[in-house]
Amino acid sequence: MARPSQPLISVDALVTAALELIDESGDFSLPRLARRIGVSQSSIYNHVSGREEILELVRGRITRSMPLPPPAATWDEVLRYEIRAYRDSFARHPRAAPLLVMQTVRDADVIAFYERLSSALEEAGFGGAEVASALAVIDSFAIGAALDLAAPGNVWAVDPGSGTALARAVDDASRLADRAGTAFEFGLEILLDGLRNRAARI
Amino acid sequence: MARPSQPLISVDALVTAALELIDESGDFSLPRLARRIGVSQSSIYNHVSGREEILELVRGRITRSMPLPPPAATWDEVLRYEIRAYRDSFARHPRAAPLLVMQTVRDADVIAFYERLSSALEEAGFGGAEVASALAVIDSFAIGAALDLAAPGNVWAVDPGSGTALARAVDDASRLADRAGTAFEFGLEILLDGLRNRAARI
DNA sequence: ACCTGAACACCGTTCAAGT
DNA sequence: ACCTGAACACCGTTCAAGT
Repeated sequence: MARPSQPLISVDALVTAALELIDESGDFSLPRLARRIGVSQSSIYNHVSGREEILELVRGRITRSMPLPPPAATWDEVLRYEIRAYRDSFARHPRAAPLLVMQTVRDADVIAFYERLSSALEEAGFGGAEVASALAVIDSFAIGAALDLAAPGNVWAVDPGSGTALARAVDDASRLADRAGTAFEFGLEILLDGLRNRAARI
Repeated sequence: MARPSQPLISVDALVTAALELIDESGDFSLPRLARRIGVSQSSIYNHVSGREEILELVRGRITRSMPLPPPAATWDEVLRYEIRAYRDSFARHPRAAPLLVMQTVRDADVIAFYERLSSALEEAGFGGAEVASALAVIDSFAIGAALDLAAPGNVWAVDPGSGTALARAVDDASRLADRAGTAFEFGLEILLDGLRNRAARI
């Protein structure tokens, strides 16, 4: 074929196809991506530096259009709002979360999200290193909540009728309509409560 | 060669070699594993069902010999002790953490760890579904802390001198002797504080 | 029972050749 | 500038053939 007068690939189409593959199968590969767009594998490299950049663009797509907190919100309301919005974004594409863990965040919108968290934490009175610590905790929680959504049906290979505390917990939780959502809201309030307590002691 | 009178491979040696490869390079593959033991790639399947089982055995090896909390400890002391022991185990092999996320926990010792957490949470007065929620939060935090140890030098691609709250936090944290450890202890106390507050309201 | 080598169906990335 | 096909150096798993 050689060069067409109109490009066959756009970065946007690439990201859309990658996200579709991730939603369907939990992963994507360049051969399958190329097949879906109807193009040769190697031509992808004319638009993107490789797999890692595609993943980073997927991160951007997922978190795009996160709503901003209302301007009058207090620092803890800002945190609740932002963390929930972040988690909601990943709830729409849970299987993307595991792929994005351990990759440096480059997407400007996601950086802006962490910047808003940092500002709220400074407003709470936390000093620089504490802001970083709090950020790490929030990040763990947010990533964990996203991973939780993509988790295998049973996180633990535990015997249902074994009468242990873990079996009881797993069993009771399985009867909830939205197990992961319930756990997220429970954890969010605990986290905010702990942060408020700590801020009050500064 | 065919079958030797003494087996060339033991599961223990397999796990040791896999963990060495992970510590050195952040990952392992069956070809490299076989090369390290001096054996053919396919013979590994005589001892183990595949890559996933090896990873689960690595999880067991890492968390083996986690110390038990003192018998007289209160429920929150138990949680602090256990979560710290879990995190310390992964601190010795940080690069293993990303590989174990999203894989069902089958190792009996790790199941026992979560059982001890569940018991402590029941003792605190939490009901079944709440125990599961608290467990999910603790799990997120513990996994996040382990991932944090393996994280790339910069989690966020942020401009150092940009004067933003995020840049300040990253900068201040980079001056700490043990950034990840500081964040872990900060988060652990916040988490326990939040759980205590919640338990008191039951 | 336990090893080997060959085979299979995958990966991500590079590069010369085309227009 | 943008596409193609071939090539390279990897993966995990299976299986017939050996002793």
